[in-house]
Amino acid sequence: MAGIKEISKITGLSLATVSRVFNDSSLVSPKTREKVLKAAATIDYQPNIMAASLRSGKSKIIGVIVPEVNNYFFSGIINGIEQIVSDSGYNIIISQSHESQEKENEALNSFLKLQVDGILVSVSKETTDFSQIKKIIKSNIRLVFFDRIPKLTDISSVTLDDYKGGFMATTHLLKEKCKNLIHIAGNPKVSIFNERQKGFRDAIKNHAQKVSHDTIELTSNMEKDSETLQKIFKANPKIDGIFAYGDEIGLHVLNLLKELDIEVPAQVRLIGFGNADFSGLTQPKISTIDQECSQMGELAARLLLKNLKHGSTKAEAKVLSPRLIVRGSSLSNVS
Amino acid sequence: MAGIKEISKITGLSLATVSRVFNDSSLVSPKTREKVLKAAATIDYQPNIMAASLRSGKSKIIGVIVPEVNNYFFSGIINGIEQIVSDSGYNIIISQSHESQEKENEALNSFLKLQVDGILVSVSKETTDFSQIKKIIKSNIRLVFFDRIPKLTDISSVTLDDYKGGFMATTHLLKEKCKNLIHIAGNPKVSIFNERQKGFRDAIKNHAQKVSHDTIELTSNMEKDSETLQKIFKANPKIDGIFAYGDEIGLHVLNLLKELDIEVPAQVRLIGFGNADFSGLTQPKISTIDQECSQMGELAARLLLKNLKHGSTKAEAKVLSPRLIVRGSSLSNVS
DNA sequence: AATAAAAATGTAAACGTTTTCATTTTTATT
DNA sequence: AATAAAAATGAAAACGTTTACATTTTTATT
Repeated sequence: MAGIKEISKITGLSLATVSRVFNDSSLVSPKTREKVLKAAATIDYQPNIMAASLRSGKSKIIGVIVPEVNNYFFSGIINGIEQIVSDSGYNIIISQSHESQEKENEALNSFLKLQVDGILVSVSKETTDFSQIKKIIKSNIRLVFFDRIPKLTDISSVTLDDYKGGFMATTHLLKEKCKNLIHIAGNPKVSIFNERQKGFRDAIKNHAQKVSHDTIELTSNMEKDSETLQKIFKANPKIDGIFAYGDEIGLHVLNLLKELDIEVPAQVRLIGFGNADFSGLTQPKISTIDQECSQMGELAARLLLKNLKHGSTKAEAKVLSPRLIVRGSSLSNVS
Repeated sequence: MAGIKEISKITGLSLATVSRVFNDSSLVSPKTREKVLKAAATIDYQPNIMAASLRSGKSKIIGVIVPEVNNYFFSGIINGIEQIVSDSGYNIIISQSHESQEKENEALNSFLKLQVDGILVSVSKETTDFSQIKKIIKSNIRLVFFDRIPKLTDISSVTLDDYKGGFMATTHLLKEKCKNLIHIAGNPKVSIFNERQKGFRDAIKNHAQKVSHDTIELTSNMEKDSETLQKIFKANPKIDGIFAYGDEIGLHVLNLLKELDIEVPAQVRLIGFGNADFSGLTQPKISTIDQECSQMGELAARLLLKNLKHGSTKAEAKVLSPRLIVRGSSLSNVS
């Protein structure tokens, strides 16, 4: 009852003009505009997006898919997206994939049913089948990827230069006089983790002096990992530098080293990746690579909005630079 | 073009029967049902929620408002909600209030425009004006509050017994032979924090022996807080137990105490509140009160779905019990 | 086999907007 | 003042479903 019809009745204007007040605007005289807005206020009018969307084919909804919402990085991205999108009249709806291909596809399906205009997605670690995504690309729904992108051509994306991040982290350890490095690697099937690992290797190759290095994977099972680390340190007691592919695993390692009575940073320098919220709260604080998550979200949102506005499908790939954050865990000459 | 009409054409059935296949079901024969589903599959049919919602008045969308998504507690709640809602055919859309009344109202407005069927909300710390919320309650949109609830009568809610939690935490410290307690309190205008404080006081009152106690507020400004703590410890060097109203501030205190060379738990026992993800990763690990966030989300979602299904507006308030988690930071006889 | 009851299907209007095209009103030009 | 051009408004169809009501088909009962 509190629709455009009601306003039309009150003001004596046609549905068309009333509707125009809430849209085009340019075609309606200031006087009538005011009249309509006043009437709208009195009946507390809320436009029905469903109806508008049905008719116009534009839902003004943007879907966002992240692996996990409870994560410093992704929630930072979401905040960035919100910031840009909020004053453009779009609504955003957030879904989590929980790193599952199935849930990711479910979310995409939901988005289709909801007739979203655009989608922002960071693909799950598990995703290997991109058929669903390809289908969407072919449709007239705009799609922009961020951080974790699929191996497809002609896609719009905003990513971090993970290779550079890995390179920077490793170079920092080398500067701190580490001679025996290990890298705790993430699943190499996930491109960002693979890039970090490449950065690690190349930084060592690039280094003037010879340094030993190794790459291992931990499981996040405390007991097993503790054993693994112990073995490695026994096999090579000289290890003095660790680059962990993420801050979570970095904290994990920090705790394991404490259990093994190995001092950080005195004996071993440690650096993580991601600048998670807790990384500045540990003892010692964990050095890390910042990903400028908010900026990534903003860029992705801007890219999508641009595509939405111009109706273009032009693929555009932006790459952000990481930033080294030096804290206690990686300093050789710490007080 | 890939709508119900298309299916109707392919199968030769009427729009009504086709529509019924995707809804009522009971009124359609197995044969035709199969025929329709097969046709739907061939054209990759996705029902248009907008159209359905417009006609039926049910959007099958549930709006969720939390203060912050990057928070162990609230993201746990969201997961709980997702779990329950996912297989009921509802879509959920998440908004953050960022602890701002304005953003909260914006989110509520968005929800109205989107014609959500129901809303789950944990009100922001700043919210004092409930007029918007009252308006929604009067509408036919179902509303269920969780954790942070407004001071209104006849509302459905799921909360934690924060009083009990405060009581438990304090009693635990007393059992660990603390004689001089302080409580680091949250803003008492927020009822949950106030309840925790009441629990603190009553636990001390209830205790057989006399114990000194005090309540202070920190600012999260490291330098200022460090000064405040130092002053307090100077004024009363006997302080041996601290109950922090949250784990974040608890970790903050833990770090400050380390700076002041006050050993935890040897000299001071510390307990937090919330069972944040990092609370089990610090050194020492922080004892805390668990809030069963996933369960809270599940209950809130169930309550909402029940109201949605039965069309009832019956207010129902559920109160969950907290759970004490004892870790290193609060044990007097730790090895 | 005739009839009643139940089950399945069909018809057509409705949901609240947007938008094309047509019409009216205003403004500018001569 | 007459006309053309521009600006503002209006009429009505359309978007893709759902659903009340009507109709047809099937099943059960006698």
